Amino acid sequence: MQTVFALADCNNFYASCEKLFRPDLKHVPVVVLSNNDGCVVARSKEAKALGIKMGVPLFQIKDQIQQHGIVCFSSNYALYADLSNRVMTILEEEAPRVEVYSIDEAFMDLTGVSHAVDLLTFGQQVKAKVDKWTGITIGVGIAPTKTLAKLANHAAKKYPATGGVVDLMSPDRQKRLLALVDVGDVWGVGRRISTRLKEQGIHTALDLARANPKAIRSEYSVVLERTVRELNGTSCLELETVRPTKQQIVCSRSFGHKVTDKQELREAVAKYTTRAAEKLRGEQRLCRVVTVFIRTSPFIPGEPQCSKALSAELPNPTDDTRDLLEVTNVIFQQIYRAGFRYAKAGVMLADFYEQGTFQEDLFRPSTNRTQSKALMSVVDKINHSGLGNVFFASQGTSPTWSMKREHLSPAYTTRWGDLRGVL
DNA sequence: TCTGGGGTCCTAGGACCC
DNA sequence: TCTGGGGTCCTAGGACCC
Repeated sequence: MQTVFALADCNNFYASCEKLFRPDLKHVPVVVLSNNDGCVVARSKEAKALGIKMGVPLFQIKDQIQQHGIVCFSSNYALYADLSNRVMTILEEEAPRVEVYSIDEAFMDLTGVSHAVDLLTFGQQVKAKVDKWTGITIGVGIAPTKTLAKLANHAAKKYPATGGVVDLMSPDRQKRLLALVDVGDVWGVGRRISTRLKEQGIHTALDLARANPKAIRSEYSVVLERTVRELNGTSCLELETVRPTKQQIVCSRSFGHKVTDKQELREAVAKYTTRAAEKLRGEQRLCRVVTVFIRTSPFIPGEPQCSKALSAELPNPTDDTRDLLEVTNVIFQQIYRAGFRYAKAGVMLADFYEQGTFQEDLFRPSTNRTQSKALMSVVDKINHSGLGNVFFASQGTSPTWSMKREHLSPAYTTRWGDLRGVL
């Protein structure tokens, strides 16, 4: 049977989330900023129309913000995650198999659906339901491969006449669309590869579809070869409904201001270690390899640069925050150099194990702390409850290095948000 | 003054083994 | 002085994604 994929993708997701709770901003240009209010990561359609580019640093558009009354929001991931869950739940009700691909998009398996209902109608129904129940607008692209579904979705957004839903099952329509799409807009073709392809005379998605897959494989990679096949309607990428367990956990942040004090930097590393350990327990894994990195900002001309990273292997895998804090502190002491203005630090965890599946080091008997599991689980529970915050002394109590979030919206959908709404 | 964070996959090359 | 071939594992780096 011919496979059928749909890609549902929320329009201007973060900006739409913010607007949902601010009807007064309905027709106002809105942008959402990255952590530290550094650059623009989402734009409402009014902001796009003003020519605000994705990824542009905030300070470069200060004048435009003033002039056009653009409203800025710091990113509020708790809010976006909550609304995302609501959208995904609806998609899961509509299709037998769904792959949540990112916070704002999901692939759906529609194989077999066309026997019951016309695919275009189906897409329109899903779109209407999400709109009605969440207030979020989605675009839907339907095609025989994931790469073509992406392209169909792209068209659904670009051409308003489609009503936000495009059925790209017919090879004829595929060809017509591919001819209109820049090769750089194809899923899996980034800036580097797009430049190389164009030098070779491959400018549109159709040009790429007509390239020789074998030649593409030898000149580029097996990944791009799959893209070529997918553009021709041969499905190479499966729907992945079960989220693969993580291979790596990274916690890193740029600081709100440059950090020169050793103690401050150490506290930041401790904080990221704690966050990483929480994520690790959320994955129900133990980890053995820990990396710490610290670095200055490469963006400041003439700034003395320092970028250090170091990994360490634990004798036995662990998920205990205290074990990890001990290691990251030792690493930090080794890589720290005085006399620099640090801009960013991070902690990475790798080499994961399931409980009970690893070989303990014979000569270094388990250092497992008593009651480790119970303690960590209580800490996580308190911190997730929204009722309070328990933390480790090494994190410090008054972080001066923490994120800049000057335009944060209230937590509309979580418990304190509800309360704040009442007050 | 001010430039995000968190991931994945693939490949090449070196170390090491038999 | 001559000096193979094949395999695995690991790591670093490059490219991509949202």
